[in-house]
Amino acid sequence: MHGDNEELQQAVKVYKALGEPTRLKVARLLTEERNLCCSDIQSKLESVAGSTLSHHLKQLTDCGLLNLRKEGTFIYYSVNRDVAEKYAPYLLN
Amino acid sequence: MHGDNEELQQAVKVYKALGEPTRLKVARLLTEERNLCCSDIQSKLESVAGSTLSHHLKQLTDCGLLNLRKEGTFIYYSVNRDVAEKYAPYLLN
DNA sequence: TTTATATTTCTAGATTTATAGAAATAACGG
DNA sequence: CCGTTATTTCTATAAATCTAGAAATATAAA
Repeated sequence: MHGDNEELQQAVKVYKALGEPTRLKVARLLTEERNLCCSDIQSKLESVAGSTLSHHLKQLTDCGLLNLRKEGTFIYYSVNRDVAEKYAPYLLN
Repeated sequence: MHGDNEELQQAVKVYKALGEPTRLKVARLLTEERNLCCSDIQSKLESVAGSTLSHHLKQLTDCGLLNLRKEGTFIYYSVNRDVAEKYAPYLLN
């Protein structure tokens, strides 16, 4: 089946995204508090460069785990609950 | 909290283990069919060296996702349902 | 004991990933 | 327009990961 394979590929992406400490922390942060922007997140973590965080957020967004909303120069992130529910409801606890 | 941090570390390990196509396939295989041994699994995948599969199985076992049972020279693997349920119930669908 | 089979460990090469500084882009306020 | 702030892209480097062949280990069977 085609759909099954695509789903498997998304699952791999989601789990790969979550299989890194900083990204998992970011995902957890965003389940507790919605609509944080990049610099909010950065200030809640210890010593992560903005460019590094940007890459992590891109990975979390590309796999569908995070939604973003642009507002001026800010980008607010929040967890896509459907995707989290499907692959890793652990995040929502 | 100490326990929370350990749990987070296990979560990272589990997701890292699942964030690779071959390992995710192995995990899915083992939810459908319990008690497959290394060579059974190898024959159900296309072209994976035994040594490679061994490393993948080690990762899946180390994070707690797989249980193993030795029987002679064979090692039978099965999914640890508690761990799967906690972090990635998607596997059990 | 010898042989065969199942699996792991060792080793090494190729690829991917994480990281951050610097430069670039985008949008706001004065 | 200019300066400031938020974020991304570019670039490079160091570290981790995937892969598989070869050798080693373990168990069973002849």
